[in-house]
Amino acid sequence: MSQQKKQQQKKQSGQKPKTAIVPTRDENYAEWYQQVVRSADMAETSAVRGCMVIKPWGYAVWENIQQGLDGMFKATGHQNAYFPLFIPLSYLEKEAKHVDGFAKECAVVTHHRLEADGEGGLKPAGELEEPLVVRPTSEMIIGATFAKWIESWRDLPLLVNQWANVVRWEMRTRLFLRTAEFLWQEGHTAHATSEEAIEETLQMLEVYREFATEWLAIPVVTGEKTESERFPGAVNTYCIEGMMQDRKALQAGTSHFLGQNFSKAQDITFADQNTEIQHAWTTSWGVSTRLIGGLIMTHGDDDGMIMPPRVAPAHLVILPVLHKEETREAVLEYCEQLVKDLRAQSFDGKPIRVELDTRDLRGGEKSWQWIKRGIPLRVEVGPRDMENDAVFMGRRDRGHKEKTTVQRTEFISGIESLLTEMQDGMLQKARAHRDEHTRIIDTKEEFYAFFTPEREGDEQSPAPIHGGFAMTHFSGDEHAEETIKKELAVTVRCIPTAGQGLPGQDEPGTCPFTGQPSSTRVVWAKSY
RNA sequence: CGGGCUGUAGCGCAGCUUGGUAGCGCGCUUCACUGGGGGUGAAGAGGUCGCAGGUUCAAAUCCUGUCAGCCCGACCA
Repeated sequence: MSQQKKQQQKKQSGQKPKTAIVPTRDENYAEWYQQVVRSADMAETSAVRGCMVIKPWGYAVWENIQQGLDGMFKATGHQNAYFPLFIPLSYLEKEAKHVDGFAKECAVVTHHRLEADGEGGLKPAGELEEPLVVRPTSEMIIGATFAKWIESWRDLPLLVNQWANVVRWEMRTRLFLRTAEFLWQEGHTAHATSEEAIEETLQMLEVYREFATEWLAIPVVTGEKTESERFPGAVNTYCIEGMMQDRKALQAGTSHFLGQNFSKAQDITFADQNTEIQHAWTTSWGVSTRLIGGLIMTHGDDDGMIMPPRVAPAHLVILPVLHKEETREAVLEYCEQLVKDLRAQSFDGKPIRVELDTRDLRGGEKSWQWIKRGIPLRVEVGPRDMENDAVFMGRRDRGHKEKTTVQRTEFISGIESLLTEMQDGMLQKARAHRDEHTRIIDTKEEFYAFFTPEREGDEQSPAPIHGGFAMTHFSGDEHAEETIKKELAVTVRCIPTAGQGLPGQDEPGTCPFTGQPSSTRVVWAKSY
């Protein structure tokens, strides 16, 4: 088809500009998300139900997340260690609420060997005396280990983290957001006093808030979970909640004050200064590969992924224009020098990450691949630019046609501030979106209207994006919470920490659902 | 785990009702022409129709089972 015909067709079929991702966010958000994951080359489904393959471009994001968080954990005095994948069944039985929470989604290993079944296949043999559970989380096995490590008040606090995979046999899975196996970190600490453990819990919550905001450019609300949303076995669960572009909430990290529940179940005791035996106070906290899903849903647009520079696998790609044989070598040489010069610059205290894409592909196609992957900057260098000692640059946070010529030296020296500007811009944009859809609500009617779509959806055209964060007073009545969950699929995402600048948060008032007095507003939303 | 839908080439799909051993678009390979935003033309490669049974002379097509994916529900830190 000729260019002209194509143009014509576009005009006839209309109005709607061509996007790299079909459908667009407005048309079908859930489908858009899946297409972005695929088009950005971040992950794919595997032969194993509910499990994903994380591809290099997606895994590199995880590595950057790991690196950033790990530094923050170390800076707050934690050390990494590794605990077994398998947990004896009997360990899991020790904390009643904990079992209730996880029993329905555990993978269980019952055999340790395979043997021929006589029909050309294999069957499990060598039944284990005690089944092993593949860890859905490690409180029990780490607790059992802590019990051995801790004897005296001098052994406290004990501050440990592990980077690991966990398995939860989920019935409904979505790449990055909820998979049967996922990667995460889980911090586990033990303290001599309740106060100290609570302080630790809140400190790590703050680490998560800072990381989400400063690194991922995802603005989050911090707060405490209501009882119905609490981690099984915890005394208090705190969380960070982000708002995605479809205005649903994503729980992006949790930090739990476990009281003495787990230390009693696992007998984590120490002799205090008065030689009295006491149970330790423990905490646990974690974030997972779900953060990558959060990145996509916070920043992606109808042309694909947009990577915040601080966690982007690469900051920029250089696309040499290599059409004419005569100039080919000179252009390549010029590009290679540019790569060197850029790598000598730094952003975020580390060398600039540069890709030079010399693949023999047509320019437009190559360019679009990088757009879909969300690389912050695309730089084209051809004979013309070389002559002018300049580069032709496109930013992922601007329209794909909006490109500018920049002098080479200026580009190199300005790269750090440019990336910083983009990182800041992404946070501001996400924050503006969240604030725009955060509403103070004081009546039940208004609340129901807020969370009711204009029309019902079906598979072809889902209900339009609606709702957001509703800030209402709440008396904490569990029955009212349950009813709202049933009728609207809306839950209390958290009771926000004071002083976050959330609208109307800290004035006392009346709960619109029960008429009871309430001291603070809570955040309601639909959630992932 | 319940209800619905879907599995046909790398991706997206048609064919299935009315059985007769596969087709389209994109992508891929090669060549030529092109070339600063998803090219043009020509010639090719690629599929035991998710898997396993059954019915039949004959199954992508009909039946049963099973696995996987999507949506809704239940469930879920």
